Amino acid sequence: MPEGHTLHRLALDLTAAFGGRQVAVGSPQGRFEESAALLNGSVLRDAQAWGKQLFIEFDGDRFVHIHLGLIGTFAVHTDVEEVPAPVGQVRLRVATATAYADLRGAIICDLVTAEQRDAVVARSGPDPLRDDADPDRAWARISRSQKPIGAVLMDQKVLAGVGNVYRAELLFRHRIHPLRPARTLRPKQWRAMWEDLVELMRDGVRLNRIDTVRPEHTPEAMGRDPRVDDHGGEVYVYRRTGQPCHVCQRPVRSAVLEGRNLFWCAKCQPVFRSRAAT
DNA sequence: CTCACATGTTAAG
DNA sequence: TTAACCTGTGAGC
Repeated sequence: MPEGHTLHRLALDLTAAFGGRQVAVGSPQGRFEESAALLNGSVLRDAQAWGKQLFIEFDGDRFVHIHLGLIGTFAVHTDVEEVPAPVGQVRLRVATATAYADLRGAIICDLVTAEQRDAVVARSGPDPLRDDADPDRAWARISRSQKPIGAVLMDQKVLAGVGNVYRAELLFRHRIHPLRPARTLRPKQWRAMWEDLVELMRDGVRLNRIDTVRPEHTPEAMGRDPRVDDHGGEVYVYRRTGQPCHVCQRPVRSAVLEGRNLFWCAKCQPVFRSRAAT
């Protein structure tokens, strides 16, 4: 489930399990073997996330840069009696006597310098999960973009950490059609969206899942079957094509934009018309 | 069981 | 535009 909240949660879990400790580092699968050998037995300082990028810092200003991509997983196991033999394609394993973490299927796993880490961070837009993030930096791009807001929200150079689920849900919560030109948004709208994202994504880190349905629209509040959709009723439109909108009951629509699926409600998220045209 | 598809991104063609 | 990453889930047989 790799949107920004997943990486921030991983950073916290990795730091809690291994921070300040000497760790064994290996690459059972082999593709990270040389770097793993250099790190093996070093002290792991901590782990940090910027958007969907994860960096694990080791002694000597050395960082492992990880990006999970679409199918990557990084499973942290703590308080184990014994560290088990790795199963399957484990690209990276970090372990102590009582904890281990296995990385599989990641698109990036590289040993990098502080400068290389900084360069990746510099390329990223503001991350709603970082306290020092500046939403005005994102607004500068959004307010000048000719592209649909649905495309701009997914651009990691504009905004770091938002993926397809947060995109779909944020636009629904703010009643904005995903194909509306980004530059037609008003500053106040963007401010509200940013504040909402900060809250939603913090919840995402805490719960390790994405929950976006407001209390007034929960199955209980709306008097509908709580098991209507396979996400347990926690999202409004993501992957709910054809199912009734939780607010207006009209079927959820979907389309492909820049190779990714869009989901929206045609009634709750009307197509934008400029004032000049009306 | 096999198959398609997915919360993502880069590099090759 | 396509392949790669090669996991994990759910649908269908």
